[in-house]
Formats: sequence, structure tokens, C-alpha cells
Amino acid sequence: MKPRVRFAPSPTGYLHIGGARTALFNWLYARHTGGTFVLRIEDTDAARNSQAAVDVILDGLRWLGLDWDEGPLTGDATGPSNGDRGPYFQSQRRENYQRRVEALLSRGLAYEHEGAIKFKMQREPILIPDLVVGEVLRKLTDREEVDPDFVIVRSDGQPVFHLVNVVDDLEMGITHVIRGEDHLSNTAKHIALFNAFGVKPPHYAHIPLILNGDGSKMSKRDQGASLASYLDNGFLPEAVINFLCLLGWSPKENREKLSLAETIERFDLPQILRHNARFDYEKLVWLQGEYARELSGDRFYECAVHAFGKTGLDTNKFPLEYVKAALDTCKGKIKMFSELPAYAGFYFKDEIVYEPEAAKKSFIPENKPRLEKLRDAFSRLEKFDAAGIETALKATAAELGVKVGALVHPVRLATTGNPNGPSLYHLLEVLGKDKSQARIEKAIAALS
RNA sequence: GACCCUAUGGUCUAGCGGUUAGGACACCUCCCUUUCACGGAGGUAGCCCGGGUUCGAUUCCCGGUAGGGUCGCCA
Repeated sequence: MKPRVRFAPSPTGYLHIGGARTALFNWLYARHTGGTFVLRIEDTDAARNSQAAVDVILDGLRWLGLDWDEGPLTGDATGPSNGDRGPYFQSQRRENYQRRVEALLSRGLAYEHEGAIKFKMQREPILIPDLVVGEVLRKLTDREEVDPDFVIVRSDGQPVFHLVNVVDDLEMGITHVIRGEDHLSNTAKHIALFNAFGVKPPHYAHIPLILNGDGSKMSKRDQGASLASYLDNGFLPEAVINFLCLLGWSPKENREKLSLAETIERFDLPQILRHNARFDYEKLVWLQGEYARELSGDRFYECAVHAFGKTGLDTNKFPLEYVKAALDTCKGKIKMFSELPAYAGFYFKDEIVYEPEAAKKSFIPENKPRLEKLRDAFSRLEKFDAAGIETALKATAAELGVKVGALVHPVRLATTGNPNGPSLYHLLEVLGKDKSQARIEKAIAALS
């Protein structure tokens, strides 16, 4: 029997990075085993549910590329869906729960208490077989010793999480429950419920949680807790996926960067770690750089234009060829697209601002005649291309008896305003002879 | 308070009784080089503590400590 796994988020208005990883692990397991990945929306708490909140989840999963075989097609609870085990919104499954509760009631396994319905929980410790953690013997806590029974239907008629979660897993034929370790203790309740329904519980695999970089627990308000923040900050989904895989799972063989295909092939439950992992932002950025470097020209262009747009700089005012050529000089140099406006903004601005520290170093009196000589050399160039520029610059340096750096630094500053950036020869070519010379001229004037 | 899980450099991790404890990020040094980045070569840094078991423990067991989770008419 092929595995059937599910991701069952509650639409709270955002998708937690830990939830995204849970979805990822489920998805990977389904793809690795040829099983089915089900998406179920746990919207029993009507008060805080909305279609927009569901869309956040769907959009997040789609951005990561985690496609679901069964589940909703839109955020509309009554809308279309894939799969024949629906509905996939808990708000649409009231009758299922009612039927199950009545069955428990009629068999004396549940009872009414102050308007609510409580499940008669067993008093003995429950053994939880877990594919990741091993066998866990869950004993009763002191409070549970007093009263182990728990509410499955509220006094207002709303069924409670433990009940609906189990009923849905049961009726949707879920074989493996892969979820956060925060559910481990509660699993005793779920197993008891399955037993009460006379059904063998699914296999459980509780995965470790993701903690903040400082080791504290990651709550909704923490930086980077929301998956959407990675999209907003210009991260590539493949980098986020790769990074998330490395948190709590190891591909072994000292591998770090893995394609999705390789990950699917290697992923399995036994290699999942048992301890929580801290979120290492620096390593994510490194992976981002790795993937950004090998992006196709088109995608690099799209991401870059988006990044410029966010700072209010509209590259559409420039010829497409110019923009593409400009961005080509940045490829492989930056990790985050958010660096781009500062890194390459000089291509698209009329007025450039000199970085003060660099100006102090490069805009010194002795560099004035050097820049003038270089300007003259450039003016004699028929073809203002990288090779010609390089030759001219090096020849000028030789004539002056200075190192090329003595010319490179002031020219870079004059034309870009920055002490570093893309290859000087290439950026000058892209900038063009007129703009380059005008900027050099301006710097010379500033040196007077 | 009770119950459950966990513990290798700052971080992510390999390790599954005998290893010079390996890799990656970050950091430092040097090389390459038009800057930066990339790439290359080095470097600093680790088995939480205490008992056992064993000829021998990072590895197995117990305890402690620390971190995380759960005990809701939240999910």
C-alpha cells in the first residue's frame, strides 16, 4: 500500500517556517515513496478563518513548489478540489464528526459533561511507536491522573482538534502522520481515539522543531517566522527548500547543496534528527548565493527588476538591452537581490553619490592628472568595449608609472560612487562612453 | 507541578565501543585578481556534567543540568 501523508495547517493568516518544513517533509516522503500528499485545511475555528488566510497557505506551498495530490484548488472552503476523500476543509465535514461522536456516545466511550462531550480516556500509559523518536511510553501527568478525559465537542457544538484530526486522518486513509514534535505528547490521545473507533492508528513520525538562532522558541512574531517574509526579502524558493531540508535531516556523505531530485531520492524518515535545530540565517544566505549564481539570465533579470522596483527605481525607463547588460555584470557577484540597488544602482541614476570613505582615499590631488590622462586615452577609443578599455587603462597606468589599481579605484568611484562593484571594464562598457566620460569629467572637476 | 523529547566547535551536521572526531556556514590568514564576489591553500574552535558497564567510552546504562514540547470547551 502506497503511503498517504498530509499537511493539515490551520489558516491563521500566515504560514510558519516550521509548518512549511513539515509540509516539505511530508511532500518529500510522498514523492520518495510514490505516495500521495494530501492538503487538508483545519478551519474548525471559524472565528479566525478566512479565504485570504487559506490563500496564504496555498500561495506559500505553491511558491515552494510543494504540489498536493489531493486537496483544495482555491481558498474557498466550498470551492473545487482534487481527490475523492474530501471535503478537504474541516468546516465542511461536520456530519462526519457528528456521526463519529454519536458512535462513541452510543458505545459509552464518550459522555456529556456540562454541555460538552468528553472522551473517556484510558488511565493506563500509552505506548507511542514513532518512526523518528522510537517507542515513547506516555504516562499520565498529575492533572490527567485526576481526570484524563478530554473534550471532543465544545458546548457550542464545535468539534475539537483532537477529534477532527483523528477522524479526518482515519477517513482520508492517512498512513503516516509526519508532524512537529509539539504533537508528540498529544499522540496518546489520538491513539486512544483510533482504538475507540476500532481502527489501527497510522504510523507516526514526529520531527524536531525549528528554534530561533539564539535557541529560543520561534513564535509568530519572531523575525523570519513567516514563510512569506522569505519571498518578500527576495529569497529563491530552491534555496529555502534546500536550507529547510538541512534542518533536522541529513543527506549524509557531507552533502550540503542538493537538487530537489537528489533530495527526493535520498529523503527518508530514519535520517531525521531527533533534536531541535536553530535557524542559521547566514547559511540560508550562503545557499541563496549559490542558487542566485546559477540562475538563468531570465530569472535573474526578473528577480533583479523586482528588487529595483521595491526601492522605487523603475528599470523600464531604460532600454531592455541596457538593463540586461547591466545585470549581467552583477550575476555571480551578489547573494541577495536586495543588495542590487546599492550595488548596481549607478547604472540607472543620473546623479551618483560618492561613498565618503572611498572618496577620501581616491579623490586625492595627485589623482586629478591621472584621471585626465585616462579620460584622454578613453576619448581616443574607437570602440568603447571592455577589452579596449582594459588595454587603454593599463597602457595609461604604464605611461604614468603607476599600478593599475591607482587608476582603477578612482575611476570606479567616479563612475559608480562605490569602492567596489562589478568588473570595472565591463561596467564602463555597459555604461557607455558618453556617460562614463561625463562622470570622469565630473570627478575631475570635483578634484579641483 | 507532572509527563514527554533532546544534548558533537558560535550554527547546521557526519559518527553508531578503539577515529589525528570528518564536512558545511560564519570567522581569521595567505594566494589569485581591476574592486568585490568566486575559486584555491591554511587556521582558530567541539563530544554538557557526574557516576557506572567495558581492556577501552563521543558512542551503551543511570542520575544531574540545560533547552524544547505537552498537560485547553486553541490548532
